[in-house]
Amino acid sequence: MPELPEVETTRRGLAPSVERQRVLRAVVRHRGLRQPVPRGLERRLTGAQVRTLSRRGKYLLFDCVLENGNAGTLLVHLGMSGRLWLVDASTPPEKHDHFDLEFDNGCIVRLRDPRRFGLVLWQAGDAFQHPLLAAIGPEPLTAAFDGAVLHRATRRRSAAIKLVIMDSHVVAGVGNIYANEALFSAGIDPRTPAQRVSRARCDALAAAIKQTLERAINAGGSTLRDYVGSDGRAGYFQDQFLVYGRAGQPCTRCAAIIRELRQAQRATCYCPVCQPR
DNA sequence: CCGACAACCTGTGAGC
DNA sequence: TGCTCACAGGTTGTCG
Repeated sequence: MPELPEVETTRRGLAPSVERQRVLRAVVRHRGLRQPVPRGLERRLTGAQVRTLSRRGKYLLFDCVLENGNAGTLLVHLGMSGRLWLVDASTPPEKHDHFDLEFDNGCIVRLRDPRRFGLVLWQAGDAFQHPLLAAIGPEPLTAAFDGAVLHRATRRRSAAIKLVIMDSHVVAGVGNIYANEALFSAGIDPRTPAQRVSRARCDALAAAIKQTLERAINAGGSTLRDYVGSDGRAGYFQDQFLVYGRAGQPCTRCAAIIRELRQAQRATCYCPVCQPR
């Protein structure tokens, strides 16, 4: 489900209800996520105060001060099918509701994740010490990512450019949908070997990644199947997809028929005219 | 170092 | 209606 814009939409929706609030209790109903939910997490979080809710790539970071005064971070990743949203105490948990964070203001943050590719982890002290965060590439919406950075990161990569921009070590948070959309906007064939993308085209691609992600965030993310934001509302960026899921339909720019192929077992959609080899 | 591929898991929709 | 198969927003680990 969630790529960076959906995670950011979730963060913005949750932040006002959790920042500076105290955790009454945490409930784990299923520890079997991509990695096991740490033993003792419930006890550790009881009485903790959330200072801020931030985001790194597709990770949500609940920056906490524990009851014993120690600082640490609750890391939540939504995987493919995860969703984090606000419920009240009268909402009974359903089959795939694996984790709750209950606050003293009556709000409950609930994680639902049918496929269980998500993560709920704890990192004491500095969150960025966590190996999953330490190795992650630059944030695409900051000055840490631009055409020069992308150009440098792609020089020794013979793999297709689409696969390389989806590599979280190169740039954080670009998933399948937005990789497809950004390559279309930049006019680059997704199969192009990354090292053959020129500096000028890396500039265009980095700009397209930023613009695509920003526009999706402004639209509240994309709603596919059942994704909804933290307030239960659907995003609407899916109505603005230019290539993703549009195979067989005419290109919005040139009316050529959008094509689909597979790269690393993922669907790639592109316009053969706007994204020439 | 790099790339290809399987693996983790459930739900859904298409086709028969 | 019901079965089987392919596929879905992500990431990691293994192997060559």
